[in-house]
Amino acid sequence: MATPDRPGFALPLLLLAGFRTLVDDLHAELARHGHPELRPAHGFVLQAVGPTGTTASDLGQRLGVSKQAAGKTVDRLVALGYLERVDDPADARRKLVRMTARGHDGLRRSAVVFDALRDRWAATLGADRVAAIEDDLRRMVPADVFRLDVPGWFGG
Amino acid sequence: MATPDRPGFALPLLLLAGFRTLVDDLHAELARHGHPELRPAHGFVLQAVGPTGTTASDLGQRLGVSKQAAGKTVDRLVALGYLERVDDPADARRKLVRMTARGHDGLRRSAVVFDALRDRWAATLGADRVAAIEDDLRRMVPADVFRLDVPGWFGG
DNA sequence: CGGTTTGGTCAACCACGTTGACTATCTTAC
DNA sequence: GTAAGATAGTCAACGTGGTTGACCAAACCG
Repeated sequence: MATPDRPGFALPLLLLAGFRTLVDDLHAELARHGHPELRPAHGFVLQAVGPTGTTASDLGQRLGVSKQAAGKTVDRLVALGYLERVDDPADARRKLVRMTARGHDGLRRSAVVFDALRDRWAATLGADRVAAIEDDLRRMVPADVFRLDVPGWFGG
Repeated sequence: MATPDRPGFALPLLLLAGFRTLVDDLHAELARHGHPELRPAHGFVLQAVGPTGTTASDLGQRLGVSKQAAGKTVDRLVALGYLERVDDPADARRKLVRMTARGHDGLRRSAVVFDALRDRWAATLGADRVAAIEDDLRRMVPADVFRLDVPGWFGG
């Protein structure tokens, strides 16, 4: 039961604060290693693009936003040098979105930092507690909120 | 240790997904009970205004945003009928921001729904696991990310 | 009284999202 | 083989939630 000393609103607040803490730490670290312009949303996009590349429409579907929104975000990441657009020789309508070398570097560094941050949490809380949080959250979030099996999540 | 089957990036993703799940459920429920226009950010603002009211500048400090941003959000909530601005008789510069009856209703319902959602999590995961998640997150988030002791957090 | 701090607002801008409209291309069906 | 429909991308207008800088009026303080 939620009680006055365990009010229900604290749970979402703490989940958000935990997320923000990890992401803020990530970007502080990325800024120190050559990626000061990378914003939180960009990591998700780079992950969703993946090592093989994709299209703006597909990207929108993976991220759960419109193709226009995905296209605009790609524009920004192209301007920053993380992505590039190339014509699809098999379909003149499509423009493949691919990661540049810089994009790969950012993604690889993000993965390294996230692993290190998780290790830090495990050192403080215990590896079992961190794993328990992950398992519990996986049980409570519906599958469609975030697909973790998107191609590219494990690539770097 | 973060491993290939426990990659570090999953933790922030799951924390965010957990937050979004709770907040999406809250707003689906609020929409069904007379508050369809209430957006996720609005709950935070109403909480920060609190039962006694405050000013735009103070609101900005509590929420960690500029006074201009706080002022604009207050504008929207005034337009929606959740807040009202009244002159401070003791200081002609200040304009007190206060909750309307509708604002109080929205905040009260939010608290009820969040309590119910937390109960649902406790029913699935066990009350001890939910409490453990809260305690663990409290240990990992720096105090300045979110102040939970802001006046009004427990008011309805 | 004059200088500084504080509260609020206006304006311009940015990031990120939306919907609607439109073109170009590919696919399908007849 | 062509007409009809689906799909990829873009443009424009707009909403929301943030930022800085400038500015005025009121309050505070030496």
